Amino acid sequence: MKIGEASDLSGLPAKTIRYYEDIGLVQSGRRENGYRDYGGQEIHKLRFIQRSRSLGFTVEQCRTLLSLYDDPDRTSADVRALAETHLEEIELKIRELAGMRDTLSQLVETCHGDHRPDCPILNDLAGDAETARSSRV
Amino acid sequence: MKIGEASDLSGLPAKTIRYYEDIGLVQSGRRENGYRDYGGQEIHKLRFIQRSRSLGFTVEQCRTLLSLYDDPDRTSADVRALAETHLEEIELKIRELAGMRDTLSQLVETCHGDHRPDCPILNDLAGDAETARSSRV
DNA sequence: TTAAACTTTCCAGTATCTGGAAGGTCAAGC
DNA sequence: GCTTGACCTTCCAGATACTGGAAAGTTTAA
Repeated sequence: MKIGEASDLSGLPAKTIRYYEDIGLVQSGRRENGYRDYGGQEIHKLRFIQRSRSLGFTVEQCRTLLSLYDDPDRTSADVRALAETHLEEIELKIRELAGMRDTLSQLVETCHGDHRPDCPILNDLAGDAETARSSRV
Repeated sequence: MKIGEASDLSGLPAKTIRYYEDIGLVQSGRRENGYRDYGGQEIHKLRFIQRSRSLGFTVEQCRTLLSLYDDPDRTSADVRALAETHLEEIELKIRELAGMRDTLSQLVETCHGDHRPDCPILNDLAGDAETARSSRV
């Protein structure tokens, strides 16, 4: 099948599929006219990558996951270690974002959001903790 | 003061300060020898940006925040709107990451992580929902 | 025959720095 | 006076993961 159908079946834009080929992630055959040609194997790989990416694995991690998948001598410990590392990164990221969210939502709450220029958000950003705090009362 | 001290006082790497100058975010004076020269105003701006970036605002949002800060005719509504937009983006990102975390932690839990190749994580990525599910019991 | 819908390659741009090379400046110590 | 080391300068390239667009070739349908 051509790249358009591969795109439909994998859920990946054609551009992205070509990009994955460029970086050596998923090869494809070629027809006589130069068009890429995909079969079940490739679609399976593409879907595997799509799913992995949707779970936040980096492209390089996808490469590793694919090679583990293809390796009959892999151990589930290897796979699990990779997933755990990634999970920890996600949890770290969530904590960082939650910190931002908490601070920001406090600031947004204390800001009147009216026509006047006085703004605790700007005061906080400016490091004017005192002004920011007093506005917060 | 020179860029090294500006870096210490602002918490930004010298490289980053130069970058911010490149993109027209914070200008600096120059000494006769060509070295950048910073005063209290610039340090204040750099700290403002550092704080804004630490709350996840993009560099372009920082540019807007700075111009609002410098504008005596701003309204707190404008600032608040920007912060709210950003807050919503953060909350969206958190929800996305939380979804990944939930799926991943389930997968990690069901994986034995031993020397054997059978792995529910890979089964899930491969779209083999049945195998993945049965391993999950 | 013609037009639409595909496909190809290649180049550039996004966001936010970061690393490194090659070289200039300055202050301290011998 | 000279060297050494810590600064500073500019400029170029790379990281991540695509995405947009141009120019051109191919196929399909009307």
